Amino acid sequence: MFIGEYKHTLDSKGRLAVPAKFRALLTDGAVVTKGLDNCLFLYPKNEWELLAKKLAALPISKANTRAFARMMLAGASAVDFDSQGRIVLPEYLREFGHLQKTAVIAGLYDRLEIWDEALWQSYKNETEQKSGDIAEALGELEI
Amino acid sequence: MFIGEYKHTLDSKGRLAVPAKFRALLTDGAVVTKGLDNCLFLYPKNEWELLAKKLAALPISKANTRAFARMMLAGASAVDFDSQGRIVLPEYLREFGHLQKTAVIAGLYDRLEIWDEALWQSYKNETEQKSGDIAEALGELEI
DNA sequence: TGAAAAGTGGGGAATTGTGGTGAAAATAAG
DNA sequence: CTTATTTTCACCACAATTCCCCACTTTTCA
Repeated sequence: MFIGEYKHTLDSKGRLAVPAKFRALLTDGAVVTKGLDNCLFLYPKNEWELLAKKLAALPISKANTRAFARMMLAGASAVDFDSQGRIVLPEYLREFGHLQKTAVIAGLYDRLEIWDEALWQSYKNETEQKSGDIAEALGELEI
Repeated sequence: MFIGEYKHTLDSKGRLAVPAKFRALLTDGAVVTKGLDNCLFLYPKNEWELLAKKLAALPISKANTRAFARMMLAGASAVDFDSQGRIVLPEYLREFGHLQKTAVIAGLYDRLEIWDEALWQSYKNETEQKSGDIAEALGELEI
């Protein structure tokens, strides 16, 4: 499972090294998608397949499920590793994530998240401030 | 399966390069037709066969399913690839899609969608606005 | 402290995307 | 029916991008 937080640089070609610890879990391929809060999600391919099937099965007749499927599927990208363990993030995903030079790669159990470092910092500050409130909200989840 | 977003140019003869990643899935032929929201749908031939059967089976009694089936069936056109991996979009489909110089080709699992770039942008802006509800939508899918 | 592994950068070959030209086919005109 | 004109298609050539490999630096771990 994916755990931990790593700081890596995005080079001029849009390449990003995936932390070596994670690579073993991604040998069957990986898919990057638009995530929440302006970060990117990276799933192992088989995990992604499950999600994609659900998306593809949504009724094409309804405007908002159609829109949703478009954002998630067209917003995704299958990524390959080069011999150095790097992936290439397509231009439209770098834009979506506001990614500059430095990125943070965070392990979230079944997926990785890719953040621009600045956004990650401010997000952390914000939420650590509020963590008291958040804890209460978690009460609803019976945790 | 088709995923991702690609920006390609439509030349003066109505030719459009299909992203190389997708060509392997279309070696048995492809069919383009009128899609929803002013884009074109491109299906692998076998997928198209399935869809066409379903369309033909729609209740002929209902005015709007009839109209929908007519649009997709009558609007369809088989396309071939030239040696550079391009297809020719017939004039009536280019017109239907309001296609100008630049087109976006989006992968939606079992089909490709072909959009005029400007329309794609405004569609995305529109829906990404709303998809702050994206999280809730995820909930509905139990993801 | 030394060796191995991980991360970063860059150069060059191969692939992909784009534009164009000329032959063949289809259509229209004489 | 022949000829002229337009359209379509196959092929060629260039430009841009991507990918693959090599080299260097930094970090990790014994």
